[in-house]
Amino acid sequence: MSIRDERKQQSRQDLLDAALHLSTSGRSFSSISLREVAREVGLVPTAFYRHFQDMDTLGKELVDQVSLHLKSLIHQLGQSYLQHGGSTKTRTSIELFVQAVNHSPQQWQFMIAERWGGSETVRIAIAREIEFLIEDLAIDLCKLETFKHIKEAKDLQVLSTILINMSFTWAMTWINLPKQFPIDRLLEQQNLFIDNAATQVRLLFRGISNWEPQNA
Amino acid sequence: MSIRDERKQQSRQDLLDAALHLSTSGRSFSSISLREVAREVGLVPTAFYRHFQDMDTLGKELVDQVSLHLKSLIHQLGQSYLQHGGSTKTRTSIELFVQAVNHSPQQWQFMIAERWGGSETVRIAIAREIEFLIEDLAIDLCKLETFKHIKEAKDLQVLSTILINMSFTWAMTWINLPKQFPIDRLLEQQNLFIDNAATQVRLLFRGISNWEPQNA
DNA sequence: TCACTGAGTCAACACTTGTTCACTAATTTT
DNA sequence: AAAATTAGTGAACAAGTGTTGACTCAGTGA
Repeated sequence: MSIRDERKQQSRQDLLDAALHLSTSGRSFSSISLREVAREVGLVPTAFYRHFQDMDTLGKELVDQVSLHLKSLIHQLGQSYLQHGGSTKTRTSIELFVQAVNHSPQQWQFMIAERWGGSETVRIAIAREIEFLIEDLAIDLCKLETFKHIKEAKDLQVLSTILINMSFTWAMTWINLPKQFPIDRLLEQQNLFIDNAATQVRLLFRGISNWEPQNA
Repeated sequence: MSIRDERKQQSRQDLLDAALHLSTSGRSFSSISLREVAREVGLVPTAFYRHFQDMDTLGKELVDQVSLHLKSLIHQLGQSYLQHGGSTKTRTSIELFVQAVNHSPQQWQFMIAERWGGSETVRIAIAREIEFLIEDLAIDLCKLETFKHIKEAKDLQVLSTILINMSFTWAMTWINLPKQFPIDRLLEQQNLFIDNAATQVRLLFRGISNWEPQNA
């Protein structure tokens, strides 16, 4: 790649990063302006147009990047679960999950907040990506011993849907804990939350193991 | 109440309604302006200040009203379930739920979208109200036969949390169906969704009935 | 009846926004 | 070495924003 293309790619990525950063600092994507994003990376507003047609186009691209990141993260999570032969304690799994959230909080926050956010383009793009995420997870779940007795692919799809949706709520709740409690009560509250989430998973998996296929 | 106070109350409510309407027409609360809200009800921008200090104050008030509405709606839902002696089919329950969502889609949409939205004031207010919602539902659940064997109040709280969070996702998915599918495929997709949600509930309740209290 | 309160109006302000156009100057291509 | 390409600049635009202050005049209370 030529020097010029390299620099262009850099600026382009800077713009995407700035947009992600701005829309996860207590504001929403639809309320940040083209000029703000350009200013954040030290560019003049007009330079923005050399990279994206408008903010919606930038948003669509951002969704793609974030989705790719989260997809690999979730897959990785499933692998490390599989690696321990599915004998992993429920609490440990949740701890692994919040660790993954801690690793890239902005990506989670963007995906979840903008799922029902103010930009239609972004909403549609996210809906699409979440469907893929659910499909991917369903495929991963297939390989687990725990779910071998489930024959209908549809039932696995349902389970995958629940897990994705619940994990989104968990991620957001987790990310908001530091903003909700003072530092001296944070650790206590974080432990409380992990217990809570673990109970939710246990409840769900107890339903799975007593599952009989087909319902009228 | 005097004629003057009555008219003031009317304008005030009009502003709240306009804000709710605008922030559920494909945009978000944080991206609508004070002037837009005033314009929508046929008032000059400066008149806004006779009723609210700023948009955040309006937002906080809106959360209060919407929460009150949803609270009674959810309670009503629980009552009609209790009335049928808990023998109601799962699918019927979901149908009752989507009916409730259809009754006031904007209130659901506002609450759910702005939960992780761009206004911190609104976010905090909603978080508070959701906690109350969860508590209230937990109290209602206590009275149901199905959960009589659960001793720990904490476990009921967890179940209530799951139900509220899942129902929020259902509501939003349901509301978005008409925008996602053409009219001739809508009914089919709606039925598919209800089946899906019903399966989720069955899965959850199968977990409940096989629940043993206390976990290390 | 009459002074007074206060919801709504009007004009003006300083500022931010998206988008245009002609430009510079460094890199590529010929 | 000359010509062509193209990120990034700078000035200017029409339009929208929140907020101010002084105003009107219908409804209120003495």
